[in-house]
Amino acid sequence: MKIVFMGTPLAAVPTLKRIIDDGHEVRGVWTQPDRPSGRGKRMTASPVKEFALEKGLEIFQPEKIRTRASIDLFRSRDADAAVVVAYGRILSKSYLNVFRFGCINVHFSLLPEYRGAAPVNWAIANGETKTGISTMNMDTGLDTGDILLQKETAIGNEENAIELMDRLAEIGADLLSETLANIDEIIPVKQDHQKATLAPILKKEDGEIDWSRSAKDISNRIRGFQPFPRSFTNYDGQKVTIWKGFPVDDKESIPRSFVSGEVLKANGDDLFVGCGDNSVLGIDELQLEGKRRMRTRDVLNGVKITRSEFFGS
RNA sequence: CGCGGGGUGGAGCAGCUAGGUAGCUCGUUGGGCUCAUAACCCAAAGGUCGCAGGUUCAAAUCCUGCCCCCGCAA
Repeated sequence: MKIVFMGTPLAAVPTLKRIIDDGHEVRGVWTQPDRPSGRGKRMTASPVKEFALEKGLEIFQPEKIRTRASIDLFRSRDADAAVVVAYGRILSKSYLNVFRFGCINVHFSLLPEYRGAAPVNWAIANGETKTGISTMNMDTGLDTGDILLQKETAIGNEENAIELMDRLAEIGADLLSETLANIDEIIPVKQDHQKATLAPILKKEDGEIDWSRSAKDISNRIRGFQPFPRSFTNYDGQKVTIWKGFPVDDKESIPRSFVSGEVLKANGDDLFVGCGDNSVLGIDELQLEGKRRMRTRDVLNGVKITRSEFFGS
């Protein structure tokens, strides 16, 4: 088939690669314009662009997508279908029916659950034990199109969003491959809109740890909010990112009553913080401002975090 | 030239402002204590103080250039 590919982040790359490997003809790659990014604000190309360059594909990075010129450009590629994986732009109606098979989206959840920009993060943050990939025919709504194929996968107990994203990217590539191969036979199924849930894009503020939540909840968010916005809190006037934590079951060495955010133990490998619901979060890995990420023991060797100090607030 | 923090034995840090014997908390190795221990006690090994140059009788510490890591902002 002749395919126009639209995608931006690393998670979209495996699908593009698979399209090429399957022998489809890529009639152009749409990706977000280069942006000044990182320390020093250098112009940075998206992962999809880097990959497309390697493969010598034609790249298009329109700043505005709803213009006549952009739409004409899209139309001129004369493809059979557009494959969209985390492109980062809403495609207006005028894009959807240009090609014979329309726009096929690879979405990182089992629709209609977790519609939106951050399905992987929210699935983990909410403590889900499974998620998956859906391919669908895009319509004008937000991830509301008719479903083509779906594939489920279990979420590991300690799996974080970065790891899950990697896995889903591969599963998504497979599922898209299967979808294209059987596009003529697949019967699109309408979503049950009653069961829809939303996974809105994450903002910096979402990462601020609310210590009145339960330890289980907080540890899920720690796993889910990676690589962005991460889970962070305040300690002694500086920002501390928590990379890995767990609900503490054995509370023997811990005071019977405590306040949310209170440091209950800071010794050896143990850094325990009081949370809501009388639960306790154990921190395995954290990162202080200006420092690299490290294990609790290493932090405690150099920084004197002591019992009854506070995290947050 | 976006703003800022940092590179010191294997790990995490102090020391740098007012240059002059390399310190702390761990880890490692050996010994001791103990029914036993990841606990406790004693001892030992281990450092080109990011790299290069400069100032000085003397530089981890002052000056210059470079490399690397991290936070903010995007």
